[in-house]
Amino acid sequence: MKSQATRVTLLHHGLRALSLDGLSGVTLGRLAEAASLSKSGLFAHFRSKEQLELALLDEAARLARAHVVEPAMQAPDGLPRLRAVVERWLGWAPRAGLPGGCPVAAALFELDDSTGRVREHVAALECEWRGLLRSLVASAVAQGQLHAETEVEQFVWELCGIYLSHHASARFLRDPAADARAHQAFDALLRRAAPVIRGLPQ
Amino acid sequence: MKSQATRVTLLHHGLRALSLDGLSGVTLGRLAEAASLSKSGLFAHFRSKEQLELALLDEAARLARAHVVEPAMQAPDGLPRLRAVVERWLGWAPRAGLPGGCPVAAALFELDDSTGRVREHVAALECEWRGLLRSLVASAVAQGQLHAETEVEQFVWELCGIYLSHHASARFLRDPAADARAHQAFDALLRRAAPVIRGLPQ
DNA sequence: CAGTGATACGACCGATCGTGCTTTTTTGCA
DNA sequence: TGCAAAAAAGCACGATCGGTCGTATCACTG
Repeated sequence: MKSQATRVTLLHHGLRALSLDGLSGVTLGRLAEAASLSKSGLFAHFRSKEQLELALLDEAARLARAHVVEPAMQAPDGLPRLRAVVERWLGWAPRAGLPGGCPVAAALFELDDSTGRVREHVAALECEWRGLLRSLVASAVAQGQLHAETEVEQFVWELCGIYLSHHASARFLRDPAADARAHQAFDALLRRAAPVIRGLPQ
Repeated sequence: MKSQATRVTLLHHGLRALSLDGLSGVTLGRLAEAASLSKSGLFAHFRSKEQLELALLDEAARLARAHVVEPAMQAPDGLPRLRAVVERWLGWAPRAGLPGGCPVAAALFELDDSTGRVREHVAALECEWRGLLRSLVASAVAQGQLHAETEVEQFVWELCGIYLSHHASARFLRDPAADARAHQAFDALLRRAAPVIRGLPQ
């Protein structure tokens, strides 16, 4: 099973390139060179550029699950778990060993007007991720840690905005305050959804 | 001044490509063909790919000013003007005749790990834009339409998150509720910064 | 009307793109 | 240890990339 090891190497270097340069930056020639392989040797593993891209996206998702979701799942269900996921979600890519940004976030803006399997795959990953966030928020609502009228979908939508703004300000603008801004925004979002105390409206 | 007309044509087609496929999607060959020009004829206008990209970014900024800022400036200074700008900012690209998304937003995620003049130019445009937003928010604060302790920078940061989330959900996910979500998020942001009534704290 | 500089052309450069083939090397097992 | 199968290399393809060349044509000015 030497093949498996090579595949791992390819995915590793491919993910680095994907993180740094986006999907259009992943090139068979460069990836082959980075992995010390010939282009045709690479082709033995992925029958096409498209299949390589799909595999890289899956690998990115796997990394995210391992570095964001799974460790956060040890927090108690409900609000603590939501907080834990958000905490690890923001800026997860560098912490997962990637030299660049979140490949999926970049793909959202790179493929917004494209068509084909790759776009659909990114869409599926994104929907799956938002579904996870929805379930976390819904749990916090169910446990009374967020108030019952919380609009879960809207909450998740705004949370994604915080993530994207954090990505832009941390990675592109290199604002050292990015983390603090994101936390402050998330806290405000939580406060809006805080359970009602003593029946105080709004 | 035939040259000027050709340049306008080039910028027009280039901006279409930029909006659809991002910076890496703008290609000298394709642009020349779209503008019914030879590659070398194109080179008479832009001495390099980089200069073309810079010119395209400037043109995008010009378009944004014309379609977003200038018309909104007719609204009264302060909160109404801020609202007018945000109203026209969200989804401005299609309304400005672009077939794709906002080129600057896409560039934020495409160039986050790059270097060079193009990246710096995008950064300058983005900083300029955020400066405009800051001044709008500050005006609303100065007029007492937002409360005095409003953290202007944080406000703008979260507003950018709303814009990015709107871009992702409207353009990539094609969620028809994107506009409504963005408006709801913006309203919540405004409510958080609403002037204090009757000395009610928080 | 002549002349000059801007504008655009077609051909072409080396490099690289994604993708096929065929051959060689390596691997894992009988 | 020998051998089939798998893995990688080698080579080549058509297309396209950004870019340069010399040349022709156009518009404007004197």
